[in-house]
Amino acid sequence: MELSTATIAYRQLEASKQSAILQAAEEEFSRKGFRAASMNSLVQQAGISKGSLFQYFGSKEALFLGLVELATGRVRDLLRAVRDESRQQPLPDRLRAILSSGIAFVRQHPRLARIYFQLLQGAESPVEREGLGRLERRSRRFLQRILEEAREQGELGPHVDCELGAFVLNAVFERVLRGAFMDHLDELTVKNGALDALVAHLLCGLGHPAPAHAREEASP
Amino acid sequence: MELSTATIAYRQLEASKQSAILQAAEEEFSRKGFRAASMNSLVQQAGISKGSLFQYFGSKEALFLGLVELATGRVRDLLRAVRDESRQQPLPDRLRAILSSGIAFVRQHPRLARIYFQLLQGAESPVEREGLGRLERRSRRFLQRILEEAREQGELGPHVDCELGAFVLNAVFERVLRGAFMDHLDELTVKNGALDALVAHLLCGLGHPAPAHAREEASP
DNA sequence: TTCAAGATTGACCACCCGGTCATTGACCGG
DNA sequence: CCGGTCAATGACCGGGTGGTCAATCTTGAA
Repeated sequence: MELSTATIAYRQLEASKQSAILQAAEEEFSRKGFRAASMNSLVQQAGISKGSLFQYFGSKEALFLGLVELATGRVRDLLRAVRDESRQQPLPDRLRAILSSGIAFVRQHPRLARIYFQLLQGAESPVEREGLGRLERRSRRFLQRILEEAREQGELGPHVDCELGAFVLNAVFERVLRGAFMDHLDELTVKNGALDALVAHLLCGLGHPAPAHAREEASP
Repeated sequence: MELSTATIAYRQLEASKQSAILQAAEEEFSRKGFRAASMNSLVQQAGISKGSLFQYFGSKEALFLGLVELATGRVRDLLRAVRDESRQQPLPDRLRAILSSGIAFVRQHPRLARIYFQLLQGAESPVEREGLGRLERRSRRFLQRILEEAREQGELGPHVDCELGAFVLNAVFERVLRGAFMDHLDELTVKNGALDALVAHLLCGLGHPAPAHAREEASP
């Protein structure tokens, strides 16, 4: 992983120091958010001097963006892996797989997740906004493609609006992940049975009769 | 509206000065977030001196919490009004009414909305976290009650999980409102037709066949 | 008209911020 | 052992912070 916002000096650093810096940045930014994070605390945690840090990343913003770059890269890799692994599975299983691997990621990288969720509304700078918007669009396109594949397989009716479906799925998944990562209010996401029920609900909605069209497929 | 975090001095102030302070606070906090908001800029906008402000609210936090208190009060009033007004309408209409009045609120009070969304993940202090959690739980219970009423009316199958449904609705509504309030990415929420499609989608899900039970109601 | 009581003010405080740069000292070819 | 190189350092800078308080102004009863 090459961080585009780092200087050459950083890239020539030994790996252990690089990771020490990134780890400290993760910790500091996730705990306090971008604005409140302190470069002074950060260098103390990283065990280097302030002067050095500014040799590696030209500014606070550059360091933060590097971190975001790293996090989004990992998420992208994860999503691709899940997509490929579950390619042959029926839609409900795929959705469950995506969701539970998302939960696993959030549990495994709580600090990166916190940064992401912070970013989600932080809106502190236009740069952040834009990056976030791009990320959301990508996530939605990803889900949309999953739905379209299911539609081609005949698992969904031919008239289902996959774009709208992806919007809804994205909103709900995002909320579930936020619940999984925050300490409070995530009763719904813990148990596997709950996950099944959620996926079923997303597939069938509130069980309201379908509106005329979009209802001829049948599955065993 | 009595703000519990204000001092007696504030409560004895003439209404115009009170509202000037609240307006300036709204502006400042919404534009910069809690931590980055500056009390210096704030008093300048409000047209009073810093000393006075600290006589009215003992600290930055007290002022902020007062603002949140005010905003959540307004939201509560709005939701109650919509609930009562739409009591006799069928479920799809009720959902659409809730959603579109939410959108109207967000458009009318963009600064309060921004503070809310900021709070949604800000998580800066435990106090904020707790207040936010309470608000979300209330919103979900509100939606749950709407769904249960619809179930009693026979508009939903008797086995529909209203708690889960409320969770999903809440997540999607929240996302739609965020889209409506942010400048970017809200293509889906602008047109009324899009709202209809969204509600239909939430009612019917992805049109997947229902899982065995929960499927005997029929409507003309 | 006087003057005490309370409201209002803004200069001031200690502190912390992101960022800089002269100094330091470890390393190395000769 | 030297002198040169260059990464690492942390004292320092201008500026902004939330919060305080002695001084000033306003008010209204005597």
